Amino acid sequence: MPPPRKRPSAAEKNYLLASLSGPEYDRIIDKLEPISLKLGQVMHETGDSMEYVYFPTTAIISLLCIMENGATAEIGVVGNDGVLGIELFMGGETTTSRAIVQSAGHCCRMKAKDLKAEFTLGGPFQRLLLRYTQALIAQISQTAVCNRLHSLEQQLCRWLLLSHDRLNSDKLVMTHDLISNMLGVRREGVTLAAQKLVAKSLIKSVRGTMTVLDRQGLENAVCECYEVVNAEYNRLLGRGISRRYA
Amino acid sequence: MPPPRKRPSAAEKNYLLASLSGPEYDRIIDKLEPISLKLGQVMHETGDSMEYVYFPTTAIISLLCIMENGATAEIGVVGNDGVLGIELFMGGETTTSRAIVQSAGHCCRMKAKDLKAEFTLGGPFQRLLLRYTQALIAQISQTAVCNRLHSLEQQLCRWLLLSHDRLNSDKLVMTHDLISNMLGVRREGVTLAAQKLVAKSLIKSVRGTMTVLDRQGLENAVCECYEVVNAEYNRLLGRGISRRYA
DNA sequence: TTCTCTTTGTGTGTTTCCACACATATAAAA
DNA sequence: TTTTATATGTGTGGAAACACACAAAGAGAA
Repeated sequence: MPPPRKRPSAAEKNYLLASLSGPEYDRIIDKLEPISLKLGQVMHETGDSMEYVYFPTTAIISLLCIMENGATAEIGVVGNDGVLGIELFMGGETTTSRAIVQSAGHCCRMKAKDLKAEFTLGGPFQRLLLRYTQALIAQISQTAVCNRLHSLEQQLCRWLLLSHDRLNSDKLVMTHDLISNMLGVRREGVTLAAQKLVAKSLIKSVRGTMTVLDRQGLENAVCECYEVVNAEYNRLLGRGISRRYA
Repeated sequence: MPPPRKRPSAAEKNYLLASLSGPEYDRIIDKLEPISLKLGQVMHETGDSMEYVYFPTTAIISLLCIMENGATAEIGVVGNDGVLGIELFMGGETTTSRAIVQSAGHCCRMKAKDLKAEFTLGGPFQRLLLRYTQALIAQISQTAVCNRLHSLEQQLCRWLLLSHDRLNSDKLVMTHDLISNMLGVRREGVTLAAQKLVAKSLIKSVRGTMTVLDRQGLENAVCECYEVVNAEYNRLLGRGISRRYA
């Protein structure tokens, strides 16, 4: 009787990988390769096709749309809840967005060819990836609505909570300028909104880092968009990303 | 030798159905049922699961997100370029959005069970639906960015062009109030924006209808978002929705 | 015609965010 | 330490869209 296969703990930190089992799990784990990602690293530009898909374990990756004049806005975020590179199994090969590392950390990557081969088998992995894609659609949709209807302060809360959910720390290494690129607003606007949250003792904001002081307070201040997306991830993937579900 | 199968002309008006061929085409066509949709008809509410998927031929369907306070905003639109009900093959069964008929017309519907059976075969139809889903993601993403970065006047242009592309007529039956629900703004805002377009002789706006007078002018006035989405549909589905590609 | 309902037009004042300019503070490098 | 680069704070003025209130103009029904 062979010894039980040791499940590599790194891959387990990604919820999609963690929900695999059986021979499918064995096949996929064999194809994974750990890799570190640096803050600001560009995973792909608009129109690039990728050689790998990435399953973040501790890194966070932002999906951004870039306008002709250089303005940017985030449409979604991928952390240990998901996978970067859905366009590879959706058939389009490329996307209209840029993917950039928002928080340095680790991930597992897998060759595009291997992913497609496994996807084509049509098993649980395919169904998992498709349900994840639907969850991502929900996130992008809610971002669209939130951009239209909610205040910058509310959106900053949402962005902080999204990041907090995908990190082990309360300390987010992130400048106001970077956040402004994600939210598609001016840097000064982020400074003002952050000051309001500081005044309410929800966060601390010092040069280059923002620290979550009162998570419950942030959840009270955020718009409903945050919870809508969490509930949908929970429903589709059996587990929310919010720390409240952890 | 049997007579060649007559291809029903109605189904051909939907680009997805029109791109099918061979035995797959025969199987799918057999499962389709024509149906008329009325303006304002709700196809599904948030969280509803549907019995059918719908391939519009002349109707246009809006996908809306609804907030707790009743505010609404459109995240995407489905016309003869696509299909309503991706959640059925993506595996989630339901979505966080409401689908409502924005322009009365016809479509072909197919039982969810039949669609899933065909999708599970993993053939060209599956690949087509997944590529369509990716195109829809591009549309939703661009809506998110457009909501953040562009003026109401530009967004109204975009909305008019999106509708114009999916209709045979230059006359759009649509009140300012309805458009304001789609764009997630006030009715007065739409009136003001429409007046600016009227002043430029791009459209005519009279009680309950807006008429496109100068399509090229609208294309000059619209933000880049319109073309980005068109190009992506063209790339993924072999054909843009814009009348310019027709 | 007259009445009623819906749709559109308009005005006032407020809020939010933008654009630009520049001062200050912190961290790291020389 | 001094210098330099980066990050944040602040002020003024402007533009866009909001909230609310109400007037005017179709369109259809009685």
